[in-house]
Parts: sequence; C-alpha cells; structure tokens
Amino acid sequence: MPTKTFLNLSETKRAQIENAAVREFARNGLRGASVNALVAGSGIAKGSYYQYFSGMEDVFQHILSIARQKKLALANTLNSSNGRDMFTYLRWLFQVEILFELREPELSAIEHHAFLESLNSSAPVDENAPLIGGPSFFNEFLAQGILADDVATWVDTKLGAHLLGAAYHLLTHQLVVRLGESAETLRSGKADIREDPLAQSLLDNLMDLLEAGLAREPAIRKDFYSK
Amino acid sequence: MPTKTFLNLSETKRAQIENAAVREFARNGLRGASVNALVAGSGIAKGSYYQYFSGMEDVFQHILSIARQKKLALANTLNSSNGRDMFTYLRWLFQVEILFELREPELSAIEHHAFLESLNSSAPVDENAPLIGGPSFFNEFLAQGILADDVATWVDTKLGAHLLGAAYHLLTHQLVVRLGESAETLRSGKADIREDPLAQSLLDNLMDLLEAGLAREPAIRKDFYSK
DNA sequence: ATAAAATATGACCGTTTGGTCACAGTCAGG
DNA sequence: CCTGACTGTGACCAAACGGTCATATTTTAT
Repeated sequence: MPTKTFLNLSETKRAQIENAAVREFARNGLRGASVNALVAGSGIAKGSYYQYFSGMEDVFQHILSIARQKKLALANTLNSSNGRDMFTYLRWLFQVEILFELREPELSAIEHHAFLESLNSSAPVDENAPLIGGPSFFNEFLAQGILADDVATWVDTKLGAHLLGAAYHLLTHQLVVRLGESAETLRSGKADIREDPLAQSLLDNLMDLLEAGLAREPAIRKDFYSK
Repeated sequence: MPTKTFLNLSETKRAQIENAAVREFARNGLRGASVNALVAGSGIAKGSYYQYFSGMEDVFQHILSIARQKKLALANTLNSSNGRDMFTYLRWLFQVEILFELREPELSAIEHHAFLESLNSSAPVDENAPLIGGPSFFNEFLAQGILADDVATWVDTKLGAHLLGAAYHLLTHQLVVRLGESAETLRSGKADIREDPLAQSLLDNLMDLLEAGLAREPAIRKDFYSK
C-alpha cells in the first residue's frame, strides 16, 4: 500500500498521480508500465514517486482498489435485485460490468488485465481480496445456485466458474462494441440500461447462452429430466 | 517472414534459435521479449539476428506458424471424427487442445498470449490466417451448426463465438490442471486421451455446460420447444 | 587460385530503464 | 526567530535496451 505521505497529499495532487497511473496501466499493463512515463505523466519528481510507493506493484494494487471502489459505487446506483434467482443476479452483474466499461473504460481494462495475469501466475489465489469475477467468486456462486435449485446438480462448479469468469472478463467488451449507437446514451446516463432495448436483447441472448447452452437438443438435459 | 538467409540455415542451428525464441516468448510474451535475451539464449551474434529477422514481430509470427504446424500434426494423430455432429467436433477440438498443452506447453502459452493480444488490439482481423480458435472461426462454426440443426436457431453466433473462444483459450489450462496424475501418462503418450476416464469425464462436463447450459430449468429452451 | 558474393561477428552507439541521494524547500512547535 | 522533522527535487548512476556497421570469415563461382 502507498505510504502515508501519499495518502496525506492534497486531493488534486493525488488525483493527478492516480490518473496518470491509470493511463499508464491501461496502455501498457502492469508489466509494461514505466516509472519514467508515470513520473513524467503525473508531473512529480522521480524521488517523490519512490517516497509514495514501494514499487509498481504497489501502485497497481492501489489503482485496483480504486477501480473496485468505483465499480461498487456504480453497482449501488442499480437496484440490487436481491432475493431473485441466481441468473437474475448474474444478469445484473453483467449489466454493472457493461456500465462500468462504458463509464470507466480504462479502469475496466486494468481489471481485465489483472484477471488475465492472475490466471498465468501460479501465485496462491489472493483470498483476502475475493474480488467479483474471480475464480473463487463464481465457484461460490454456482455452489449456492445448486443449493437454491437454480443450477443443475451435475454442473462441475470449478469448471463452470472458469467459464463464467472467462465470459465475464472477455465478453463484456464485445457486448459494449455491439451496443453501437446506444453506447453513448448509456455512457452519458441519458438512458437507463434496464430499459435499453438493444442492451437487454443482447443480455437476453447471453443469459440464454449460459442458462440453456448452445444445443438444439441438449441430450444431457433430457437425461437429467428423466432421472 | 524471416529472411531466406535464416531459412537456409542448418536444421540444428535454426532449431537452436527457434527454441530460444519459444522460451523467450513463453516467459515474456511478444511485448516483453528482449532482443538481447533472445540472442544470448540462442548463441548467435546480435548482428545475425538482424540478418535473419526484420524484428520481434517477425520472429513471433514465425514461431506462431510453427505452433500451428505442430498442432496440426498432433491433430492428425487423433482420428478426425468427420461427419459427426458439431458438438462431437467441438469435443474433438478440445481434446486436441488439451494434448497440445500437455505436449507443447510453451507453444500453447504463446498461442493463448497471441489470442488475448488480438482481442485488445483494434487491428483489422487477420483474415489471411483464419486460425483455429479465433472469433471468425467459431462464428462460422456456429453458423454451420445452425444450418445442420445442431445449434439452436436463436443463438447469436457472434456472441456465442466469443464465448467459445474464451472457453477454448482460457479453460484448457484449467482442464490440464484438473487432470492431475493422468497428465503425465497422457503427455508421454502411454495413455490415449480418448480412453482416459478422468479426461473424458471432464470433457463430458464441459461439453454439457456448453450444450445444455447451467440452468436447472432453462426457460428459454422450453419456449423454443413449444414454438 | 582468385575474385566475388554471402554470411557471421561483437564492439560500439545513443537512448531509456529502475533506482539513489545529497540537497533544497516547507511547515509546525517551541 | 530558530530548530528539527517532514516533503520535494532532479542530477546522477549502472545496467539494459534496440539497432548499426566496419571488419572478419566462409562459401560459391570462375
């Protein structure tokens, strides 16, 4: 975490540095981020950088926490659809993610980047940060779904969790692209995503894909029904 | 593409350079690959490197072509299950991918890396290389599936293609991890993946996930049946 | 054997990298 | 006003970077 010196900085200066960091990470990821570029972009001296942070990883985690915080705030603006079934909740998750990508494309890119890097690294799963979209998150989601009788009992939750994670992080961008002209009105807040016909029809199709699969005649489902 | 000087190199020397490149790309990806490291790792002079290649992108594409070629050769060792339905073919694709990741983990990692980079870059889709697993590949796959009445007509093929692409590139590693002790016998060729119980049960579950989805009671499917 | 063409080499170039540190400035407490 | 603690700074460092090129070596053609 950043030093207290950094945390005591004036709002404007801190924001200046954070914005530069966001720009840098969105462009080059954690591995490609350059100290010199960050320092130049934020208008602080190199020495100050090392007084604020212990290294790039430190900055990255700080930006990630900002991203989580902003996404949480955004999520709170959409009614939470609590108590509904798991798929309604999953649909709500995707709506939040779409909005987040529209409103904060750089932070969204950074989160996706972090997710992909977490897959490669064989580092022990960071359990103290059970972030939305992570493997353990969707694993728990599916386990609960089975208990609630929303999810089929035969589903391998770990496998399903990875599938959901992949969809969550890789498909959102595609959804946003498909929004076309609706994107601008949704970004600006002039339209409610819950009432946007195009967005909802895309979500319909995606959720159907996840719920009911691809097949014309799903043999396994028939087996399940006839048990 | 590499210069003809490179292509005229002796088999051993060329392999030496290619192996070093594979190692370098698997570790650091295209963006993080270092000329100095590659040169040191392959035992050639820096000047020779620039006589063989026009740059890192050149080397990368060359390695990718080797990967595709090796995967193709591997695929040919498994009977192709032609003429069967689309999902049998899809299952076969995943089997090839698992074997490829077992036998050539570095090349596999490089391919996945290239796939992810292709998603970020807004570069025009490289149509002259319609590689397996790309967006257009699975889009065509689904379109054909609908024609063959294997895939439900309501499926948004572009959305489904991205979902399949994500699963194809992100789930294979997870499948390999889950293979546990079976992995070694499959890698060495002592066991046939088509007869490995664990591998097949994992594939069962994955294919069921894709075919029949997650839901206990897929509402959309019922709608479809009652049309 | 000789000339010509092709290939191999690593010292060297300017630039950029992450990181340090002696010094300058600021600010609060006495 | 003085002092000591905190904060800001950019010149400077060694190392690594991508890239060049004059020179040396090998191969080919005559």
